[in-house]
Amino acid sequence: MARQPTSDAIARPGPPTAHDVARLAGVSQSAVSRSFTPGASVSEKTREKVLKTAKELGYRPNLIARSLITQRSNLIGVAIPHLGNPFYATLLEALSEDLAEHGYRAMLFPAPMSAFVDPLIEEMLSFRLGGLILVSSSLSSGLAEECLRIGLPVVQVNRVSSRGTVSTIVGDNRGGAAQVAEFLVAGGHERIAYMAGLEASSTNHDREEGFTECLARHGRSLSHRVVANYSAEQARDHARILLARPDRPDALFCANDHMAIAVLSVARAEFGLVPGRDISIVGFDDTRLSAMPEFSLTTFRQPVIEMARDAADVLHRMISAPDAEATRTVLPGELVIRGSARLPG
Amino acid sequence: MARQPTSDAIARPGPPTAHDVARLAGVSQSAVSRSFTPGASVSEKTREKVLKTAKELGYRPNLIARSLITQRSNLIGVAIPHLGNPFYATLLEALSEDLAEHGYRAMLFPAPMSAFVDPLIEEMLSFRLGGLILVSSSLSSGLAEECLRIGLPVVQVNRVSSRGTVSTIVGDNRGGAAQVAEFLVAGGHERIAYMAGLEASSTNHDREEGFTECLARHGRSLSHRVVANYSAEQARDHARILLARPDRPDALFCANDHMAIAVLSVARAEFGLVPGRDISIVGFDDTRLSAMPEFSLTTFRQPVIEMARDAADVLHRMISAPDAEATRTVLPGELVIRGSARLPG
DNA sequence: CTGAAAGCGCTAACAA
DNA sequence: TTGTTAGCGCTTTCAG
Repeated sequence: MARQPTSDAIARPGPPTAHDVARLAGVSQSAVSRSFTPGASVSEKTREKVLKTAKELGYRPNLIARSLITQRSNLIGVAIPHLGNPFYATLLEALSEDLAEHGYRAMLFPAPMSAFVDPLIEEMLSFRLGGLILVSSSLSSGLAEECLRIGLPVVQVNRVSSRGTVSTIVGDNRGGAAQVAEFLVAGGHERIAYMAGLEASSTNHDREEGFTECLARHGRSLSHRVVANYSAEQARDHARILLARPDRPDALFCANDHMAIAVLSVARAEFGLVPGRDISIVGFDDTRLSAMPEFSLTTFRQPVIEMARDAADVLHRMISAPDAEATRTVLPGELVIRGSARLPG
Repeated sequence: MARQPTSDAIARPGPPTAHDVARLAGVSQSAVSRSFTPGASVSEKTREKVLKTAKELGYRPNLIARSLITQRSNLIGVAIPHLGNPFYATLLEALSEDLAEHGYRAMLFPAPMSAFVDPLIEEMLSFRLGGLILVSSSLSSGLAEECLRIGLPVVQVNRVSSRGTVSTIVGDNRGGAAQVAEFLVAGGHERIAYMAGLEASSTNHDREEGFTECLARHGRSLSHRVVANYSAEQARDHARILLARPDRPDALFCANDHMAIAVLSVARAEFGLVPGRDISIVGFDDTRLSAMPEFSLTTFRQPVIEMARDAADVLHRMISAPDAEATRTVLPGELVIRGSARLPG
């Protein structure tokens, strides 16, 4: 591997630096830097010469060094829960593509869905990231303030926090859940149950509240309520118990599709129930699976793709305009009626 | 940008630096650095003092600056295709967790499954990443050599390349496919078809070869062959055509579960076929979906979790021992017999 | 064990 | 338009 220590271009290990290019091109090192900076002041001749020798040497600007001086990287930390839930898988994919379009890169932080992700963020901060996207998780108010203080833009997706210092993008959890309730009541169901997600989450809170409040407006209330923490496993377990009861619900609204599909599967395979006839099951999200004929899940669609795009856009805006206000976006969704729940009328 | 040359602890923007801590703790900046370096030579007293004031100030070492000098980051670039395929979603999740265990972080690069990912990698290289994990994609030989030259460890998962300069982790594609062929022949099928994935991929190549060679040993050959490029959509389209044929196959081996499930769904929903009775469908991977009663897909299991762990381990080893040889790992799998294919005998 | 000093590769004033 | 000069925040010799 040892290179010949020739006259000028001596062999150091590692990739070539701007200095190497400068020497070989007979210009100053700053000329090299400028040649790689979009709006910089360089003559076309110089830039060409530089770019040419850069290519010869295989030179690429060191982004680490760049962000050390510019005090910000184009790295965006993305905290996202369990990718086994297709909603998150889709969101992450869209997110990383949208970020890439703005010139950012996603740094992945697998995060539990639970309330706070402070320890994670602590680590993120050491990277001097350009921004943070928190999917279904929140910062403690302390950390949120620290982010604000050091000027680190944060956007939360699919979760709202009480503090107003971070931007949020959410679906219409409350309204969507109300539409589901409306639909279920109109369908003439007798015993309407709710399967909760993570109780500490704002999504669950809003969906449950929207659901039960609408029920209440019809003079109805929940026949059963179980908590499955957005986990498919727990959803299955609860389904086995719930469906075995003599007074089992004839309608079950699950706080997300991931659980709804697990429940639906158990209902059919283990209890011989026909969804949409013997029992109505409704989810929330409208993931890829839900549309398959095997599940044909009635659900409230969240516009994942738009949520991702909005998140990337908002973050980009915050990064570009450092003292912009935090924004709150609520994206509308729609009730998608399929076969898993009895129709009204 | 000009800062106020105030007395001592002036208010600068941005996070505190090692200097700030040093001044406040009454030690040198190097002492601060050492206090944060695991095996460094500092007295317990100094370290304590430093750590204490560091906490007060909310100081965290700047990893960007660190990796500028150490010439390597703990960032691992992960190129991975479509997360809509649960196999990849699971792999990515496991991967990022395993990497985290070694102290690395995953930088996400959404990559097409197609043969080469050179342009992507080009960009990765500017980040001076610590290593690269390529899932289902390859480097051109030119780039592979450049990585080798600059000492960047690369491991490919679920794909092998002709060049021996990068480490690879794959499942037993050939052997697995042969087992499927064996199983299908024993099941007494008349017209056995193959749905190919991406033709340029080594996985497809190996699976197809293993499958047809085993068939040949039994004096059999493919009745049909279609190419769906590992895409669920294309799989559906092909299924519609294939199943409408008068000489439609009575057995179809799909190069992965993602396609197999799409086919199965079409067969049942649109052609009224009962998988396992009217037609046998077999996949490859054994994703989470395949085990659901709705699909009950017979398939060859690839040990995703182990693949991820191995990839992280191998990469870690390569990073720690810079001149280690590239390794090739073939992980065994197993035929998982469920209901979607007729049983022998 | 500790501090001073020299950079890592780059950008950003500042002069020329 | 250019080159020169300082650093960005840190690690790492090198003296002491």
